[in-house]
Amino acid sequence: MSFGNIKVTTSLIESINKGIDQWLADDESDACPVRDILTRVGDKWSVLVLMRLGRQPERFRSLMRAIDGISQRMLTSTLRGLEYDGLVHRQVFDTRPPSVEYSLTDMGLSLVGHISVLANWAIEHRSQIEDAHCAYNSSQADD
Amino acid sequence: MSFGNIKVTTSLIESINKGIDQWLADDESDACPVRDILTRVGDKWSVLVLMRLGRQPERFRSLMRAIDGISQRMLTSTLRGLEYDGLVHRQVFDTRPPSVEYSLTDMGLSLVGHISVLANWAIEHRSQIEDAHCAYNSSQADD
DNA sequence: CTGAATCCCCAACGATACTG
DNA sequence: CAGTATCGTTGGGGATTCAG
Repeated sequence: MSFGNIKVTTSLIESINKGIDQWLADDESDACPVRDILTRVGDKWSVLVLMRLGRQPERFRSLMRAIDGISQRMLTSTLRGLEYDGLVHRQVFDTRPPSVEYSLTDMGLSLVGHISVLANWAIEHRSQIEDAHCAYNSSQADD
Repeated sequence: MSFGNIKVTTSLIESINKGIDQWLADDESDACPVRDILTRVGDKWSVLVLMRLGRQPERFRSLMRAIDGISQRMLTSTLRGLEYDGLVHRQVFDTRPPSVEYSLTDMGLSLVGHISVLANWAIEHRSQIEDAHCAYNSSQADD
């Protein structure tokens, strides 16, 4: 079985999974990189910000205008989180009025690439997913 | 720049991103496959269930024992969601007591492959992310 | 064993107002 | 412009109970 340039085999997954569970389920220590990243990928605003910054560096107010529906508060905390993980770089220019430019780090750019792959997967499987929705609904209607 | 078998270039991202924003930000219609999938990937229980089922088909009670900390309620709704999207297949055996076996569909297996790639990315960048955390913390300490 | 239904809480988010 | 601080709401998820 092959999807794009990613070959998927049961044995591959086996080897990949070997040990992943413990990282994912590691409730005790908060130092679980897999959980952290997956959570960030699942975060609506983080992904939107990363995608924006994947185009070009951008300033706070500009990001706010570009990303529809985000509040000042959420944009701030989202950017803080991304900066915290080293995905986004924050550059302050000491001007009046102050201006701050956000940009992707190399690691951020790398992650955006992987997110894009996932996004493409979703788009490619869109119709299949919709079919599944219909199938599910009609199977429920039988009850 | 290259990561594993995924080549990441700005132009690639440009072309990939072309139009993704509208899919992501599509608040009006709920039919946004990208958001749906990313949300699912960001969901703690969904990923754990998918990883488990990536090994072998498994029954409800067995999954519950295997996935530490999940409640009956969440396992049920998680499985429903995965089934709804066509990622998981639900097979009912008409026995006494009833038994239900869950397994990955081909699409589910495919998604698990991509999630594994992302998980590996997180593991590979673990130290780099931790470094970023330290750098962030010490930069905050200056204030 | 596999669920559905109910209650309940709290953390996350939005809105608003204020500051350098 | 780029934030911080505070408050109010809400819905996601845990615990529990009931059902087939």
